[in-house]
Amino acid sequence: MKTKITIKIIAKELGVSVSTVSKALRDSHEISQETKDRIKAYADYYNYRPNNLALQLRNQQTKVIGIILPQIVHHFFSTVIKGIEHEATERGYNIMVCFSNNNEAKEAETIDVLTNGSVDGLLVSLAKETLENNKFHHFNRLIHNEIPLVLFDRTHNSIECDKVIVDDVGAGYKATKYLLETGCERIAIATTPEHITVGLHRSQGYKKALMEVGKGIDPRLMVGVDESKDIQSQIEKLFEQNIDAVFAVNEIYAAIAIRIAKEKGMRIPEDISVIGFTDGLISEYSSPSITTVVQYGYTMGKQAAEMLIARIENKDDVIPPKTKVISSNIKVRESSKNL
Amino acid sequence: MKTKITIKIIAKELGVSVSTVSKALRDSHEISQETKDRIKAYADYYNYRPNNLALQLRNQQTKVIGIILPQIVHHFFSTVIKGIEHEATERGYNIMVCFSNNNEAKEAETIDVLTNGSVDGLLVSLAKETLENNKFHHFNRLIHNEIPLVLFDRTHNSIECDKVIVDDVGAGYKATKYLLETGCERIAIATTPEHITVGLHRSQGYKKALMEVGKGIDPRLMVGVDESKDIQSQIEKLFEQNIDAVFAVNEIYAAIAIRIAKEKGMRIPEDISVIGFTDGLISEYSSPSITTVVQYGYTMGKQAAEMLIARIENKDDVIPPKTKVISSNIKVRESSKNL
DNA sequence: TATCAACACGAAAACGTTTTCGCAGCAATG
DNA sequence: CATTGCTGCGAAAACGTTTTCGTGTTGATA
Repeated sequence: MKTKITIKIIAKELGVSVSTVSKALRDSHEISQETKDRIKAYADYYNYRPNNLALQLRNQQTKVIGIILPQIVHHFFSTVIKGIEHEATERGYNIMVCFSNNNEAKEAETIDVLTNGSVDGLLVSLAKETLENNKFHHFNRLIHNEIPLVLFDRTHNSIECDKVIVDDVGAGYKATKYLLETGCERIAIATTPEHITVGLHRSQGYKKALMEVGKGIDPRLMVGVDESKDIQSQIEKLFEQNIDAVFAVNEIYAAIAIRIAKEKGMRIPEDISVIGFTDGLISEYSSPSITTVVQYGYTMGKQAAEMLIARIENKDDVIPPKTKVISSNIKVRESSKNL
Repeated sequence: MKTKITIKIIAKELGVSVSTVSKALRDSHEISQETKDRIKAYADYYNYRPNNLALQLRNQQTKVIGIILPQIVHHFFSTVIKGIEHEATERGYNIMVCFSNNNEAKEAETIDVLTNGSVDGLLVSLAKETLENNKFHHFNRLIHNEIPLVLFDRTHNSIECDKVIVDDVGAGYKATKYLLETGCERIAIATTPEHITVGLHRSQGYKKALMEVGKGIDPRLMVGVDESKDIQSQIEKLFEQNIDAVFAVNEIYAAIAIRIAKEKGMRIPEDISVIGFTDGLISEYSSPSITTVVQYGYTMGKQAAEMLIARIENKDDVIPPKTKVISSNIKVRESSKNL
């Protein structure tokens, strides 16, 4: 790398002091117009740009937001990043993206590295392992050190900080209710094991909707998919019951349900309705296209960034942690009946 | 934010000099065991961590790789990021992700900001606008300043730097050849306008395969989809011809082709074969699942990162720019006949 | 002519590190 | 006793900025 031009170099070349150059470039009144012109011309000619590191060290701020995600190859997180980036750029921040790979140790280490001066604040969606182990040591230290932190999507109550979450119970409720209203009677659900909060909450919404109309909960209509085993055969079990709808807590389970229905010669949506989750591309482009609960990843990212930047820029104020809830809506497509 | 503990503070508290503390923490032989123990104990107790900014300024390196993408909500780029991140983490680097939104001005500005000390090198996939306008000023300045740069996926010949690309011509050829070998006679192609290089190259491969078996190129079997208009109706035109296969240069065009075929009552793959591009989720989970040319986004990211880090860590060596070509393979699924 | 403000600039500290060099104290050697 | 060498530590520079404070020169005013 060629040595970049610095204030020092300009000063030496022009026979003035470093401070004069700095002031001239910032158009200080302390410097005569003549000197300013001379310095600016020189700086322009050599395309001078102040060194970020030096500024960051001096100002004790980086204008960088750290993001820690469980994974990225996931349409939802991509949209979240997009939302964060948009807000961040608008407010003059850059983003630094890291992945925990759902691994608690890597999550902790990443936090450690980033918070030693590399970022002004952190946006985190918790690693699966962290949630399973219920260990939040690394986050509590963050909070103790008063480093701005906003949790989104995968959060946990015992961490006291700002949060942005989707109303998963409400979303599960909406989805189930929609199926009921379009005439479905025996609604199965393909969900996750209980320690995955999102799946748990969506199931709770499902149960709530069923109870409300006086239907009982039939455990044979529920499966908590263990992704370490074959997914299709687990969901297939639901079809042994006499069902006319499947509520899948994510897009992939929905696509698999459709495949199974087709294989069994069932017509969609006449014989069976399928509703999925997230606004990924699968739902939109598969045929039949899949009715889904759309998740506003972009909105979530944008709001999380907004909250974080507010914290960063008002560090002295003591404001109790807030939680923002993003609600979701049903996007009706071909895999379900219309109202 | 609580004031973090620094070497200075430790020095003052323990009544030694700053240099002694620094040396003690790095286990220098110049410091007596006794003093070292005292300092280390104190540092441990207060959980001392060196400040990254200070280190970066001093060492004139950030251990950060900048990535500039045209967009992110795209399965392929997600996998590329994943690949980059993996290699980077392994080599002790962090990644800073930015988006050009396919906008030349934003691309240029981002480059400007990042290269003023924020990153050690840059990984870029060119913005659409930059390619259309053929303006590479900002990149030439980068090269002139000898800032490590690797271009991937969307590149251009007139920028002289390391590159990682996929063999699009070869991929288009393979796909077409595969269709021919499974007995297809009249193969249509849904591609992009010519200024999108990837589409252009894949079309070239398509033509090459057809020529090789003595078939002519029928322009009625080709459409360069203009995404600003309705996509489906453009692809539908192909079906006015008597075709028995569609080669789509991306996953979405493939999904749309399947939808059209279904609407027309054609059986897949008996009446018509469809082959797509990229290894996104749509192809895998739609039914029928779509045969695709899989693109190794992860590999591409990993190799690009590898090349960049090599440049960063051997700045003095003058090595001529290299181009790595990632080849792709056909992943046969349900939308095409078997060999 | 002495005083004072205004003007134009420079010196130095600060941000948090690492590293080179110098030096004091002490023991060993001749 | 004088020299040498070693041990253990501190001062200071360096990375590139910004900002506070000080200072010399000029011109105007009393």
